[in-house]
Amino acid sequence: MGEITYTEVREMMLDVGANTPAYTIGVVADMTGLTARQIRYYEKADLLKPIRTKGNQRLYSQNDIERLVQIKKLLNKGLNAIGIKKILEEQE
DNA sequence: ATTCTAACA
DNA sequence: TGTTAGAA
Repeated sequence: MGEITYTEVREMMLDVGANTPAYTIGVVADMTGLTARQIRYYEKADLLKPIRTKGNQRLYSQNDIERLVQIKKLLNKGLNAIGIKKILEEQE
């Protein structure tokens, strides 16, 4: 009882959780199949809010990646940024 | 080499 | 959405 997993300990010690900012836009583009242009556009549409480094570069977490994949799916179903925003808000 | 913003023959 | 120029 009260057991915590090795993964949880590692996440606490190394700060590598699903919400940890870790990927640059180039990596995210490869992972999601979206273009950097689109990824930046969805941020402006308030669908995503990646943190910025001191050099102003965007850093995305694993959760952000999943969110973007969701967005891509909804886009293929014909929804626009506004409709997607509503759906994403409901899932929070 | 990458990413950022702003802008459009 | 793509692409590009100029800066970081």
